Amino acid sequence: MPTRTGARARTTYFPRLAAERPDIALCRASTAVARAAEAAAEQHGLGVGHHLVLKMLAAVGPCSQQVLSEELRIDRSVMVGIADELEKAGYVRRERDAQDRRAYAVTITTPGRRALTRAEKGVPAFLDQTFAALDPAERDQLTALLGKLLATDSTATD
Amino acid sequence: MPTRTGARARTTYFPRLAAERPDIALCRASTAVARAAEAAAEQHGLGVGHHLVLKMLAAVGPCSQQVLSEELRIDRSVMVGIADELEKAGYVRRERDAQDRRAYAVTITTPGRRALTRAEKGVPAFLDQTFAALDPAERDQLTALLGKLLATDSTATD
DNA sequence: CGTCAATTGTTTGACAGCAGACGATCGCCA
DNA sequence: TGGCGATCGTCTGCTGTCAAACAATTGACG
Repeated sequence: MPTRTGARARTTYFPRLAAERPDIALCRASTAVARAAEAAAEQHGLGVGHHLVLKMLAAVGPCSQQVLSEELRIDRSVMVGIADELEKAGYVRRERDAQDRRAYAVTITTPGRRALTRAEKGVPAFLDQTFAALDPAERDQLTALLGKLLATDSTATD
Repeated sequence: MPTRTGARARTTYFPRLAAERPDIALCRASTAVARAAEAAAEQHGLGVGHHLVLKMLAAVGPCSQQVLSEELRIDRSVMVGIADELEKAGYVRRERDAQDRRAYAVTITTPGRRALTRAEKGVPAFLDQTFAALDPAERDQLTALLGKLLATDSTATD
């Protein structure tokens, strides 16, 4: 026992803490998950934010950056960079909205749809690996609980 | 209804996304929770990290910064600052470990215990408010699920 | 028509977090 | 004894995020 003498009692304090402070557990879990997600996403050349923007555009049609920000819970300032990069990659078009010339109408392009399809392909494997500790029923439970939590989160100030 | 014309159809896309991507739901929920926790914690002059360090010291006795880092999932670099501030506030003592002069033996002081007691007092109210969307049973479910997730997280590389 | 608050997209500055490198120290081994 | 890899605490630089300020535009109201 050269390294790690008895002093390093592997305190195992954390489980106790996690049980007592769901907020801490939530944050710690999310950082690990977020890191894994970003790594998995960038294998396709898209960050998580880019992926989500494409996904939402494909699902609901052209949007302003503002709507994208609010729905995806991504800051407006950050959305600027994401839109810039997506446009530069040719995955979206940015045109001024005719009805409201302040806003852009961000539209997904055909290459964008292809990139989205490619990125989506990796998602199930990533989820299976990241949530391997939970069986399908538990995963559904977690999703439902988080959904409840988010439905009343502080961003819903209106 | 001057503002918010009909064009803002309140897409309500997010719930669908959250149901499909538990990783995103986790991250979004955690940022909201983390912000609230930090705000609540700093009412007592302690950040969340400071609070956790005091809590762990009170629970398991003197520790090295390394052990504190690992158990609390706080980076070593960040722990330096936390320990500095706690020491300056008189809440912990930092002495060199006699057995291993590289490491500190961080010990909580009596003022530190008082500060901890004060900070702990606010926790139940904060949790009740932050997890108001969940009844006690659901809160326990969430805690259990997160515990499972964290037990096998990537930091457990050993 | 002119004014004014509100909204959209953007830029800027501040700040937290992390990776990497460093000196000091430890344990091990020749 | 001396050397060598590993560990602890620290510092530095980078990245990503957020708050605040800004110009352009809109809609409402006098």
